[in-house]
Amino acid sequence: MAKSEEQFKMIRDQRYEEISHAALKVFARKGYAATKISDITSTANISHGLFYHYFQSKKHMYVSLILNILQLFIETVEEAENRKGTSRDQLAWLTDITFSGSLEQAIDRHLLVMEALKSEFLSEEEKQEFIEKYKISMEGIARIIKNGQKEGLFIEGDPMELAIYYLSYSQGLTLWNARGVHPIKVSTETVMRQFCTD
Amino acid sequence: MAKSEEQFKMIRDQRYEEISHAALKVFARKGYAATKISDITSTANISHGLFYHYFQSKKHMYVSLILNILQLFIETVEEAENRKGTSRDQLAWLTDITFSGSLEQAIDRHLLVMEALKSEFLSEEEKQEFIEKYKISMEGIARIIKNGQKEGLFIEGDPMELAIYYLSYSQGLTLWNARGVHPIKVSTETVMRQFCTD
DNA sequence: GTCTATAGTTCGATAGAC
DNA sequence: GTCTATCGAACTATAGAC
Repeated sequence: MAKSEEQFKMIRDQRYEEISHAALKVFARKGYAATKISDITSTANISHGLFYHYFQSKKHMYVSLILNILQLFIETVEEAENRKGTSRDQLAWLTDITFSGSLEQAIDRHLLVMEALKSEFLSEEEKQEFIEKYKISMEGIARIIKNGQKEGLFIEGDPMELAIYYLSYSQGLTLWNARGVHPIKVSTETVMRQFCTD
Repeated sequence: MAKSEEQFKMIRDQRYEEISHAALKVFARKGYAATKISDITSTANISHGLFYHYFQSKKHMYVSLILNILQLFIETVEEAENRKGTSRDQLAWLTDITFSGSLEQAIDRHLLVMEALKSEFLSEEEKQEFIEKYKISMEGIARIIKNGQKEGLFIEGDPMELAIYYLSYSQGLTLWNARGVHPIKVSTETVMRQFCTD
C-alpha cells in the first residue's frame, strides 16, 4: 500500500507543477479575467474537470501562483546578498540574473505580479500579503545599496528609495521587451551606471 | 434646422468625450477582458444601449482610445523638441511633464497601451498600427538625445537604444506608482543623471 | 437621443461514469 | 485520477418603445 500511495503522490505533485506552469504562461499573456479554465487545461493537456481536482477555484490557483513567484524573488535577492565580492558585484549579479536566462519567464512573472497588485478582483488582505513579501525583497536590495554606499561604490541617497529606482528601471526594461516595439539586449553596465560612482 | 443640428453635434461630441474618459479609467483599472460595458456606462452615467449608439463595439472603442493616447504622446514629444534651451532642458521638460500633473491619468494611459501591445485579442495589423505611432515618439526622443550628444551633454551610445532606456526607466517609475507597494515622488534630476555627462 | 427588455453566447463550476 | 456532460450565472449586443 505504501508504494502505491507514494506513486499517487508523485503523480499528484507532477500534475500540480504542470498545471501551475501552464497557468503562469496563460495568465501572463491574457490576464486573469481573459483566462478561461479551458485555456489552462488545454495548455496543460488535461481535462476540464481535473483542474478542479487540484485547485479549489480559478482565484485560489492564481493567488498561490503569485505567492510562489514572490518567494522565488526573495530567495534570489538573498542569494545576491550572500555572494562574495563587493556590493557592486552583488547588484550586478542580480541584474545579470534578471536579464539572462529565460527572459520570457521573467516577463511572465513580472506581468503576473503587476496585474495582481493593481487588481480589483483580489481583496485588500490578499494584496497586503503580496506587498509584505514584495517589501522583503526591496529591503534586501536596499541593504546591498547601503553597504555599497559605505564602501563609496554607490551614489548617495536614501537606500530604500534607490532600491525603488533600481527595481523600476529593471522592471521597465523587462516590460519593454514584452512589447513588440523594439526589443533590445539589456546591458548590465548601462543599468549599473545609474547607481555607481565610477 | 441648422441650429438643432449644431446642438445635436455638441451633445454628441460631449457624450463621446464623457464615455471615452470613463472608458479610459475603467479599462486601465480592470483590463480589457474584465471590463464590462456596464462598468463604462455606469461610470459615465448613461444607459447600456446608448453606448452602442456611440461606439460600434467594445473593441472598436478600445482601439480608438489607444490611438488617441499615442497621438497625444507624439504631440508631447514634439512639444519637447520645439522648446527653447539645450537638449538636456528638453529631456528634463519631458520628464517633468511625465511626473507632474495627473500622475493617475499617466498611469492609466501607460497601462492601457501596455496591455494593448501585448494583447491577443487584437489582430497583428491593429497592433502594427500602434507600433508605428509608438516609434514616431521614440524617434523624437532619439533626436533629442542625438543633439545632446553633439553638444556633449549626454553620454555616448546609440540614440535609439538610449531612448529605449529612457522610456523604460520613465515607464518603470510610472508603473511603480501604480502599485500600492511604496509610492515615491520621482526626481527628474535622478532620472537625468543616467543620461547626462555632468 | 435615450432607455428598457431580452436574445444569444460564454464560461466557471459540479455531478457522475469509468 | 481522469473524463464527459451539463447547470446556472453573467455578459455582449440588439430590438423596439418613447
